[in-house]
Amino acid sequence: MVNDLHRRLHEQGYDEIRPAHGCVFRFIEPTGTRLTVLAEQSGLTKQAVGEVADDLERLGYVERLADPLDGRAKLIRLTDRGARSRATAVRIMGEIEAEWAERHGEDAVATLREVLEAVTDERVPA
Amino acid sequence: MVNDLHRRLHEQGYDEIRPAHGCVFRFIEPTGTRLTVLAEQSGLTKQAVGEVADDLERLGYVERLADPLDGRAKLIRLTDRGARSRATAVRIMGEIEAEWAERHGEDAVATLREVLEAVTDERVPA
DNA sequence: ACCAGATCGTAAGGCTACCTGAATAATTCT
DNA sequence: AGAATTATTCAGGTAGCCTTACGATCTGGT
Repeated sequence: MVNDLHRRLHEQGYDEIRPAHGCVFRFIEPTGTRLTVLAEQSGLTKQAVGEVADDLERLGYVERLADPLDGRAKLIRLTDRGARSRATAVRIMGEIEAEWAERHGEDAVATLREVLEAVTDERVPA
Repeated sequence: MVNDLHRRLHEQGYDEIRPAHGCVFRFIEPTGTRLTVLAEQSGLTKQAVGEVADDLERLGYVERLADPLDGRAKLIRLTDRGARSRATAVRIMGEIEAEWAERHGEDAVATLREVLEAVTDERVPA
C-alpha cells in the first residue's frame, strides 16, 4: 500500500515525498501539532521526526509556528501545498483500497483492515 | 508479525538473529541454495545477501559448500543449528498465526493471508 | 517568589541495512 | 576462443533511524 501510494504520488508530481515523511502526514492536525506529539504517535524519537519536519519545511510542505500555549513548543502545520499533497494522498489510498475491494471483495478488504488494525494495536512496540 | 517473531526468537535464545537475516532463512532450501538465487528471490543485491550470509556463517547458522553442478557456484546451506533455529521460527510464526485466529477468527486470518499474498504478488517491486 | 525537576525542541554523532559501481578469479556456455 | 555467469572484494554512499547531551522554558511544591 505504501509503495503504491508513493509511486502514484510521484506520478502526480509529488516526487519529493518519501515514505519516511509519513510520520508527519499521518498524525498532523489542521491546526498544527507539536513535534513531541508526532513523535509519540508515530513511535519514533523527537529527533527523527524533527529531521523529517526539517525536510518537509525545506520542501515547503509544513511550517513551524510558535505555540501560543507554551513558549518552548512549536506547532508544525501543513502549508497549503502540504494540505493539497495530503489530500491527494488520502484520495489515492482510497483508490487503492477500492481497487483491492474490486479484486478481492469488499468484505475481504474490510476484514483485512480490521485484523491488521487489531494486531498492530495489540503489539505496538517495534 | 516480524517484530513479534524476533522478540520470541530472542526469548528462546536466538538473540543474534535479526530481521535482515530473513533474506536467507526465507528462501534457503534444505539441500543448499546459491547466493544468486537468494538475492533474486529476496529482491536484494548479491552483495547485500552476501553480507548477511557472511554474518550467518560467522554465527554458525549456515555454511558454504562447493556446488557439485557448477564450479563457480557455492551452495549456502543451514547448519544443524541453523536448521533448528529456522524450525523454531516456523513454529513461532505458526503460534502467532494461531493466536491471531483465536482472537479474530480462523476465517478472518485466512482472508488476511489471501488478500495480503494477492496484493503483494500483484505489485512486487518495492 | 523561588527553585528543582520535568518537558520542548535541537544538535551532534553513530549505526544498520541497504545501494551503486568497479574489479577479479574461476568456471561455464556458445 | 570469446562471452557470460558465479562469487567475492573493495570503495563509497544514502536513508532512516538511534543515543547522548544541552539550552530554553514551563510547572509544582514550598
